[in-house]
Order: sequence, then C-alpha cells, then structure tokens
Amino acid sequence: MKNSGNRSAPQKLGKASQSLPIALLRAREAVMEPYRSMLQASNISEQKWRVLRVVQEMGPVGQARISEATCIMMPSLTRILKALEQDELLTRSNDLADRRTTLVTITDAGIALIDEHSQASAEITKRLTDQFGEDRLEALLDLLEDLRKLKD
Amino acid sequence: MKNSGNRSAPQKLGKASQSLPIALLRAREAVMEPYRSMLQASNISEQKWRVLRVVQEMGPVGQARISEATCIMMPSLTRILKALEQDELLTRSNDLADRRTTLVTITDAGIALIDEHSQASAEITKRLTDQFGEDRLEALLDLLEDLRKLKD
DNA sequence: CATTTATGGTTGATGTGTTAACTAAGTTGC
DNA sequence: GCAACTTAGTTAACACATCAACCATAAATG
Repeated sequence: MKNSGNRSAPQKLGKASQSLPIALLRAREAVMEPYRSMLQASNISEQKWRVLRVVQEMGPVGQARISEATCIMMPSLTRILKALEQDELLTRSNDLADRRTTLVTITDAGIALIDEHSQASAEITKRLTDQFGEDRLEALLDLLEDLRKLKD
Repeated sequence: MKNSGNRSAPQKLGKASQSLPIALLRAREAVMEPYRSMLQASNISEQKWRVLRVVQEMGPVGQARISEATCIMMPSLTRILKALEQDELLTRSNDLADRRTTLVTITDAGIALIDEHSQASAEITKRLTDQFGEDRLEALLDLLEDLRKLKD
C-alpha cells in the first residue's frame, strides 16, 4: 500500500478496478486509429462508416436493426441517418407492410464510397491480423465475447 | 436494385474488419455498466469518477498528467474539472514552479465521495474477477496491452 | 539576449452518447 | 370494438469526444 499518504480508511480500490475499462478504451483507440485516419479523407466518421456498411450488407432495413448491428443508439442513429441522407449516400422510404418503420437503403453513391475505401480497409485489417497474430486475435475475441455475456 | 447486389465488388471486407472494434465496444459497455449504475446515484459520470480517483492517487497534479492517466482529452478535461470544482470535489491552484500548469487537488468532500463508493466498487470488481476468472482476466489485459502497443 | 519552438491550458464548433418525454402505428386482451 | 401494452422512430437537453485556433509561459537555439 504505497499510496497511503491519505486519510483514514477504506479506500484501497487499487488501480486494478480501473485498469480493465481503460485498457479496453486504449485498445479500441489503437485499433480504430488507422481506420479513422483513412476515412477522414472522405469526411466520414467511424459511425457513419459502420452504418453504411451495415445498410449495404442488410439491404433495405429498419432503423432498429441498424441500431442493433452498429451499437449506435436510436437517437444518435436518427441524426446520423439524416446526415447520410443529406449526403445522398442512402435513402429512406416507408415500409408498406408496417407503417411505423422507415426502410433505409444505400444509394449508388454510398456503394461507391464503400468501394473506394474497401481496399485500404482490407489492408489495415490484414496488417493488424499479421502483426497481432490470427490465433491471438481469436483468443481475444473469445475473451471479449465472454466478457460481454457477463451482462446477462 | 432490390438488394444492392454485388456489382463489381472489389473487396468483400467481411464482417471481420468491424468485429474487433465492436467487440471492444460491447465488452467495455458490459464491464462499465455496474459501475455506471452505482455512480448514477451520486450524479457522477464515469469520467468524473476516473478523474477523482486519479487526482486522489497522484496528489496535486497538473492537468496534462490527469489527461494522460484518465484517457480524457484536454478540452474535455478542462470542462470536467470546471464542473468538479463547482461541486467542490476538488480545487485548482497555480503551480509556483511552472506558472503554466494549474495544480489540481482533491478536497475532503471528494475523498468522502470516493470512500462512499469504494466498497460497492470493490464488490463489483470482485464479482467480475470471480465470474471471469483471474487468470483469464490477466490474459485479457495482456492481449489488450499488446494491441495498444501496435500504435507505436 | 532575441527568436523560435515546445508545453500547459482554454475556448469554440461540431458530432456523438445518453436519458427522458413524446408521437404514431401495430398488438393484445377483454 | 376498445383500452392497455408494445414497438419504431423522433425530439430535446445535457455530457463528452474531437479538432482547430488560440493565449501564456518555458525551454531551446541562434
């Protein structure tokens, strides 16, 4: 107990209780950094990129499912979609089957933008996998998934 | 273009390139959730908690070092410190040795607030360690640290 | 010394995270 | 049919993240 210069009692807490959240934060920062600087050239944020990719993969889809897939909450998503629609990277239309949902579809411009960056993106991913090791990457993903499941 | 088909499709990108960042995001969310709901009772955000703890540990300290230790950028930190000072959980004073830096010190009220939550915090940490396993936790921290070091 | 450069910190602008309150449209149970 | 949920989505309000521009002080360089 070296940091004991303080008062009375109960606070030991230790750095450990902070280290996992911060380690997760820093690791994510390190992983995202190259993607971010790649996308910066097109004025596309990390979140917009996630949305575009998901909309492309899932085809016309409601916002709730996009929110689920991208880990972006509905209020943020509403604003992001508004911006992406304004940039004409995607469109919104009414679902005739369920008039509550608005279907989101990627435009040709959106697809083109993804294509523009797909090669660089793949290279960043490859460099990461090579440097870090595929096996270790998988071990990490497993641990992270288990961590997430503790919430349940 | 019903399903925004593949067209020339230069790269598939695959979900993998997104899965690590999102896995880190979700894992962090799961880990932080109990801490957050604990602190919510005192209207203390996760960031304010980190700042308070760091200031307590490091004693009177300049903002740059707080920023480094908490992973909070200087502009955010300026505003957070202003709020914490207003709540009288810490104070700011001028460093006589280097008049650029403002020394931040925790107040008795700040220490009291940490003490209030230290036991609950320790219990959350213990539950996490128990559920997840100490060895696996350390393995995870090692992997995360290695990931972070890729940035260099 | 004087000029440059680096460091500590603030402010403004913009985008996202988060909660809560709200509308509109579907669903269920009576 | 209708009242009570539920679900999809929006809006408002506030906190934080991020970048850029800025001021003040220190350190380094000529």
